[in-house]
Amino acid sequence: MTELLQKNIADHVVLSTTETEEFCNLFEQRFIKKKSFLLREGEVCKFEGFVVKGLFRVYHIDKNGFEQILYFAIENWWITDIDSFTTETPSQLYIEALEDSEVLLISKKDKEFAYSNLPRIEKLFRVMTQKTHVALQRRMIDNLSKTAELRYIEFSEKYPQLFQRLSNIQIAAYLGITNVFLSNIRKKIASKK
Amino acid sequence: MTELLQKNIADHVVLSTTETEEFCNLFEQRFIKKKSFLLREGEVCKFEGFVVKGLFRVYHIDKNGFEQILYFAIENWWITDIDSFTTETPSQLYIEALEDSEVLLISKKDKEFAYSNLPRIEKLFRVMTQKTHVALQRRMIDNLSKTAELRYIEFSEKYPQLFQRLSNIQIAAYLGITNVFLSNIRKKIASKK
DNA sequence: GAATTTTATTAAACTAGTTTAATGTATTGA
DNA sequence: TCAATACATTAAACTAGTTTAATAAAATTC
Repeated sequence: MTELLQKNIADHVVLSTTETEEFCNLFEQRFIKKKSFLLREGEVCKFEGFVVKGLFRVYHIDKNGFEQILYFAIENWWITDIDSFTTETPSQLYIEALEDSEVLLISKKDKEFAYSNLPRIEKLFRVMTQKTHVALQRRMIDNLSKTAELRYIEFSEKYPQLFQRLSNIQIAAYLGITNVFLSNIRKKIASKK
Repeated sequence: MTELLQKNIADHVVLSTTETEEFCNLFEQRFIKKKSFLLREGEVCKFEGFVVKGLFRVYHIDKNGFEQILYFAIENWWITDIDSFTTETPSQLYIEALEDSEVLLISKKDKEFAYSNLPRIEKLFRVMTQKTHVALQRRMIDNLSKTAELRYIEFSEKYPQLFQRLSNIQIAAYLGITNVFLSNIRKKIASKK
């Protein structure tokens, strides 16, 4: 049940078999149906999750009702609202399954337990947070410096697997443009070939 | 010399006096003149820094020669290229002093030493990275959902101290707009009052 | 399998932000 | 202290991206 999680951990830090097992035992398996929510705005995020199967989107709805997608998570990715989870304040985000999905969840209490009793777990999450942060910095620069057309092309090349599972509406919300404009971009690209 | 650093650490984690001292002793004091660089594109970032005095900007130059500012750092803020520092690969960023500045630097080797010998330092950097990441997530959402005018106003309200030390060119590069357009925004705001 | 909802496309008018270039004013530096 | 450089503003033509609305196709649901 936790094979994929174990492999994911091993990609970040070196843990003994016992440590890995003890940590993985803290997770609870959950099945989430397409269009169901793991988290809604206003709720405190009480978990950190690892996607075993399926696809999620983490997004915000602004005061004009537009959705901005912070990130997607497919198999082998982690999901949480790190802000709400760490500060125990109401979330401003939604986490929604875009496909029938399976996740492994760890509670705040069990994660604290791990931090105290399994010292290398602290390193695991430091390293993971660093990597996520680096990725977001790159995306920030891209959003500041590149046109939507280029961002679309690069997104399709960087995450081909994810790309073909997403509707254009979702991709547009991630790129920060309207789906109408994305349609224009797609037409333009198609006509070039 | 390290009073401000000690206070900053205490704001994030609980350390004993000895731990704090031992950690702070790993830092080296450096004075950086205005317009000098702590890091340039292509160099490997060999330090993590804490600003005691002055002002820095961390930015990227895209292939059209435009600068995107990732963040500013004044007194009591940390600076590094976390990507280059952790992976030991050439940086894509510049770190430049915008005022005569004083920083405390810790080398990669000494930071690794601290991680191994002062276990709570691992927590310190996990917590700090999390906070930085949350701030960047918020900025990402703002950039996707808000107009430049609103971002400008909110920036001035959120960081008034920093704001008045920056030229409009720097602010525009941070907001992701041209300084010409920023000038229009300023005119529009002024006429409203 | 018919009805409903969601998705993608197109068009046309619009707006936020860019580009280039000129001008005046502050700052900086030798 | 004077020349050079950096900064802020304005104008005008332009372009990237939005808005609204209509239509067709695809997917979902009962």
